[in-house]
Amino acid sequence: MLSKKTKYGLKALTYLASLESREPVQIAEIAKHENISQKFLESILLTLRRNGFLGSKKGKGGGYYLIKEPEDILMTAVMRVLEGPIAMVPCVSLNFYEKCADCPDENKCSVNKLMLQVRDSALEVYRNNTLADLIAS
Amino acid sequence: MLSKKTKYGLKALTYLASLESREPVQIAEIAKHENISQKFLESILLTLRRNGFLGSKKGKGGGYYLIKEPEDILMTAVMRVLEGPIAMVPCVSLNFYEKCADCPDENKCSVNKLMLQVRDSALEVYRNNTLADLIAS
DNA sequence: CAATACCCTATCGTTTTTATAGATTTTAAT
DNA sequence: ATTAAAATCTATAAAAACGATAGGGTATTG
Repeated sequence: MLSKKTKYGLKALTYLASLESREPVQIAEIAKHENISQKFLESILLTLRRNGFLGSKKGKGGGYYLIKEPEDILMTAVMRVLEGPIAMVPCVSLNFYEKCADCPDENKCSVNKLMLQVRDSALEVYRNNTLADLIAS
Repeated sequence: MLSKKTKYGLKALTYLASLESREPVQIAEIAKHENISQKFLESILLTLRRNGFLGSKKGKGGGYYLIKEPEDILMTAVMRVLEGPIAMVPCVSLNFYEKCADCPDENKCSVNKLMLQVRDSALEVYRNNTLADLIAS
């Protein structure tokens, strides 16, 4: 299951990207427009800022804004930051690899063999989608 | 993340398929060979039996055995029974569809658009793999 | 009778989600 | 320059859902 954190983060990014201006947008406005709990969204936007997707401006007239062009924001990066590893099992993860404790030989493991294919197919999707692609109706 | 239920279920099925005979195999033997907690495996084998993948024989000399040929066991079916929906979001699920409460229009939803592609790519992998494919070294 | 599968329930731990409270920074207005 | 409002940031933790495990009883077969 996709976590709500990821779902809300994607929606927030999409909303910001859909606006013509790159002026700061208040959290309250994003939360209201996308039907998200404001406080929860607050922490999500923070991690997106910390990971270089968003900039923020404090004080009156402040808010969050995209720091890169939607065309340059790859879903692989967004998903890894919000959802974590793309692989369903650590033993097939590129960025978060871990050996299975129970498995004596990965090359002979049926789970490994299947999940490797699933990872590759998911990666191809994420690599072929930028934030801009998700907006185009 | 792949649940351990699914992981163990797949390993158990693989082990049974790898044996030449289709005689009943005791839970204890499967658990030991695959490093799985016997009690946990018990409940997993039960759901595999209830869903038509395994047969069981009670009493002395009893155990579980494959009810179909490995070539006829599709990963789509196995994954749906063990892991649940293949889609990461209910609004793109074929077998477990549910409308999002917060989303006014699915066709304009960026999450929907992305997860639809992910679902299709995963489905293609599962449709192209039978239990027999996972055994072939 | 003994071995084994089946079934029901309770518990523990982790993750996810939401909620609360307050501190800090920045801006705009006076 | 000062003040007050607006907004971000930080920290904590309660609530809920889920995963994994364990215990013990019942039924069936050889």
